[in-house]
Amino acid sequence: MIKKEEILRKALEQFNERGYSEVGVRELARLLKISPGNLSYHFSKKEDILMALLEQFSAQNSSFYDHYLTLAPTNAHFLALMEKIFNSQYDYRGVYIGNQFVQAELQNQDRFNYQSIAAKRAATFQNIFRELEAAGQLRVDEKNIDFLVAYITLFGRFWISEATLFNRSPDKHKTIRHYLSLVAKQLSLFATEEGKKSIDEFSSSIT
Amino acid sequence: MIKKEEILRKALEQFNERGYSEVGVRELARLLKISPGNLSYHFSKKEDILMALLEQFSAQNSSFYDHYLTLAPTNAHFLALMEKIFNSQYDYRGVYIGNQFVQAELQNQDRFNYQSIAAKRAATFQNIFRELEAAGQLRVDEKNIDFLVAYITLFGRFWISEATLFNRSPDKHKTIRHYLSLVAKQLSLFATEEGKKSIDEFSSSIT
DNA sequence: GTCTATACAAGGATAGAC
DNA sequence: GTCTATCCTTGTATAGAC
Repeated sequence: MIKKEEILRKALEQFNERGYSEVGVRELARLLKISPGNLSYHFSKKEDILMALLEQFSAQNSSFYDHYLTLAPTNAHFLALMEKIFNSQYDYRGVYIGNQFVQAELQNQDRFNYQSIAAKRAATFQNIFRELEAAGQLRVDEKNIDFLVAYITLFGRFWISEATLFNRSPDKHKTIRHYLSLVAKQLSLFATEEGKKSIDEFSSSIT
Repeated sequence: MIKKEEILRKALEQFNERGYSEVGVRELARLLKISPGNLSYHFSKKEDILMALLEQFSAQNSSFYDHYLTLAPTNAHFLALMEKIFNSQYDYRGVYIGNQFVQAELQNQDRFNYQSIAAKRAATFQNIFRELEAAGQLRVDEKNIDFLVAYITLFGRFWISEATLFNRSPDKHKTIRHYLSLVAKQLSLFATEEGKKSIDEFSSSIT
């Protein structure tokens, strides 16, 4: 008996390597050594596989945010959060990017409606930056917070798209380090002296 | 006799409204009141339509850069350049975003190889920022220039993707104004007093 | 050169036997 | 739970009319 887990693992591997739209269900079934009909039995639509993987990705990310909230609000912890998210985005890049292709259909399913997800994420980042301000890590007014939220929302959503336009499987650690350093630099533009020390502390830990 | 221009116009309209992958060649032919075979005669592959539209888009953008280089290097002129580019990206959003979907195939055709295009664009922005520094508009060292180039490259490539994830046809002027204001803010973080005046000058001209 | 009609291949989806 | 056979849609290619 084939487990859903096996299908998802192989599907993610293929999506990452060749892109969601390039992977056919017949081919996926062949790689799994099962019939196309059997694959259909477990996931009646190709999109269902995408959804299941997005579910995994989403759950993992939620746990990262939850964990962050238990820590003291420092720039270093914030960057560590971003590092975890970036790693996760890299691991799920095939579905994360492919997500865009099927947004039209996903709009219906509120679970993955981009508008509601983006709104929640923006609110989360707004709170995070407010806390960092209160903790003396950032020197920002509300306008600056909105700017940083807009920055991190777009940047955090599309860095992996840019990275994989060059190369579908770029060096994971090198690529993440590069984009993390850009986030760190952006943050440092609004950091207090204390906050800058925290950023340096994080930066030296990843090099 | 149907002109290639008519096909491209209708195709762009459809790609913008419904997305590249959602528009079928048969349907496009029906909308143009011609047979699918006739469409094949003018553009033997669907991708050829995409390429022709990207060609138009690319030519238009080049003219914007060329024009900018004839002007005095000021932040206001730079932002005016970005405004033109943003307008163009919006108008071609269907192919601009769809571009990502077919990158795998486009990698072969050097004309639209993302790596070479991105490298050229990065070099262009690097020169622009260096000139703005020399003209006393920006206060930046080479590291800051690299940071700004990385920022404008990613932001300028993906703002339209973010905007259309919410709504395939968001209000053009409102959306562009929003994203331009983010660019202006980012630029102001590195601007001299003189440079800030130039940014304000531009900002007041678009509100 | 311009167009229609048609055939073919590939991929997603489904019905029904076992 | 697994398979085979089949259907439908979509991109693509081509024969042949005008």
